[in-house]
Amino acid sequence: MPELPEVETVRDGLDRLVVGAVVRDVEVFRDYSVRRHDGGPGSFRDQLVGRRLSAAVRRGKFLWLPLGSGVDDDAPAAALLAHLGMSGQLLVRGAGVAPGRDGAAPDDEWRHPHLRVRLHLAGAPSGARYLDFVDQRTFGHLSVQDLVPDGDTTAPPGAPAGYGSDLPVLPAPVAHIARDLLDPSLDLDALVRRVRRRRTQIKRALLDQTVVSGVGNIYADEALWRAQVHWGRPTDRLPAAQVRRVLESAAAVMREALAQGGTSFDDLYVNVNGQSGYFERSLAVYGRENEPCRRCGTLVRRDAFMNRSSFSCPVCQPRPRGLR
DNA sequence: ACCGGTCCCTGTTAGC
DNA sequence: TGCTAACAGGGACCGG
Repeated sequence: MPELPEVETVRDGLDRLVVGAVVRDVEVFRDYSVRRHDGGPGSFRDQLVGRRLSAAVRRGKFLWLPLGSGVDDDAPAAALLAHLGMSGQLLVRGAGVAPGRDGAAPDDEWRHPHLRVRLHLAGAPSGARYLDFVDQRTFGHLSVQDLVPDGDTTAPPGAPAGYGSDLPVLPAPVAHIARDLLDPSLDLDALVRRVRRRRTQIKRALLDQTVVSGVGNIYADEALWRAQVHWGRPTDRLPAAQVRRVLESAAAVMREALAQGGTSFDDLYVNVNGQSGYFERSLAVYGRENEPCRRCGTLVRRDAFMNRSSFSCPVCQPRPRGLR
């Protein structure tokens, strides 16, 4: 499932392989994959054709490609916005990197069964010809969005709105998304205070993208295990040092995952080259119900939480009073 | 303004 | 074997 490290891996690949290319055509194979776009798929195509993909920027799990005119270098006023949801991939074809059926040798013409949108490119330095949006479970989506000023008041004035950009502007639907834990402009002290002002459980706060972005269910569980904090601890009664430890643990585990190219369980996630990440083998608790805790050997426990699963060590992460 | 619950979507797997 | 139900889960949205 793409969380921050996986999306950053994709952003980096797009930066190297497709930035500089001009969009020549757009094919939308499934309308539902173009969402929250004014005017629908037809307008989506019209707003992309002839535009230059001028950068690759990320905040949390959102990714966008600011659109240049294709003629001059005026500051972009719009961007192609992508969210990968839980199974989205952006695959570059034509640069000899994206694999064919069943992971076979690179095949520039192959259409993945879950291909939802294809951008036809020209002029990419890498030789990329297509940018394919592939998404099995269709929680991911693409749109073209206006770029608006960043409303974040805790960052220095003029700070870049996302990783990979120099500009303090971002797509309108991302304006309410908080900075992520690997953002150099993040104010960690302000974030610790913000979390402690909430009246909720620590894991809910970690997963709330308007508080801090980029953390999903997997890295939330890993961070809480590292910090030895139970997911159900109330934020307003958690000491600042513990909140800080949770956040620093999340940043550390995501940095390590990024260094390994992201996490993959079942090839739903692949990077822009179509290769899986290798971080799964490093997970301490996520998906390890009834397996020994890597710290103390106690069997890892799974709880239903927010309509999903939470994995924790019953000994290293003692539950708060009043929670079953 | 904040908070928690529900729904969107599809392929795989577990269970009867 | 064939069907159904559960499951994976980020974020928009809505009601309190």
